[in-house]
Amino acid sequence: MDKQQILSKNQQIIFDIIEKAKEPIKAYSILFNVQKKGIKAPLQVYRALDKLVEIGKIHKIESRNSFVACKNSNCQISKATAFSICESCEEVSEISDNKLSKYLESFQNKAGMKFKKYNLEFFGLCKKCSVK
Amino acid sequence: MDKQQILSKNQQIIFDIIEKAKEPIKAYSILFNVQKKGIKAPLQVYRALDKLVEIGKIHKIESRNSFVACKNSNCQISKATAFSICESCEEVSEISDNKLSKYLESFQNKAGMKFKKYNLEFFGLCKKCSVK
DNA sequence: TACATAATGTTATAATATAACATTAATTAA
DNA sequence: TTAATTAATGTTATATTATAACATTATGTA
Repeated sequence: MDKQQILSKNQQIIFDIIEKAKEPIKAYSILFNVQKKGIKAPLQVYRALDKLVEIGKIHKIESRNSFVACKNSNCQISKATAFSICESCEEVSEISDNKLSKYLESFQNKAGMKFKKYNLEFFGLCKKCSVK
Repeated sequence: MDKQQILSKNQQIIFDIIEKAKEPIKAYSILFNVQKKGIKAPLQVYRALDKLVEIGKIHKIESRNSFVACKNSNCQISKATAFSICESCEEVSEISDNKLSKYLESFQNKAGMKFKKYNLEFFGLCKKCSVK
């Protein structure tokens, strides 16, 4: 059983938006969505985002500057993330492939660097878009 | 033998800066560096960067919004990039590991998406920083 | 309680990136 | 070798993404 993180007010509001979005969402789009709830400033959003990323509830899609909820049901693997990104429709999905993560977690490079974390982004065309 | 790309004036100027830098360099830092050479506007830099990324002469470190010259001597694998990033000193190096790239190139996810490209960023402490 | 740590609120501003339009250079096809 | 096409450049303005700095309030812990 993993430690259930209790979110603060702003963190919860912002997490809910991201989770409902079902697609990557950008910080300023989140800001727009939460203005009716009293969150007015970018920094309030970014602070919540930072925390949510830190505890693994959401991930940042670096190549898109956008955020998605973690789909690996409750697991805290914010340290090992992999995504597939459709370059046509921009659909993003989190990859959870045990072999892949094992392989990458154990990867050691020649410089002897010890890794704590990785992020992998695959690009291509999703099924729908590759038919078009 | 791979096709030798001839760079335009701006592309060459900007590529030279990045190659000399030996560490990731940001777009506006490049801009500052090339102002004496007549390149005055961000867009001039970004356009050259886009092209250089496209032809694989440089890569973008997405998590850092910075750019490095490709170290895989002349090869055009801008489609398959992997880096190790030290979270302390921010040293970045390009990983060229045949096994790793073969593994990732052949990776197929469950949704049957066909990948054309990937980018992998490992994070940790480099040798120097892990001693401190 | 009191001390420490985390979260919030707010204003201003920094850093990163692109839109839109005009012009010039290089390539290619007739 | 000209005309047509495509690639690159120049320029101004502006959009987008992200953080600094400082004051305050809430929460957790000794």
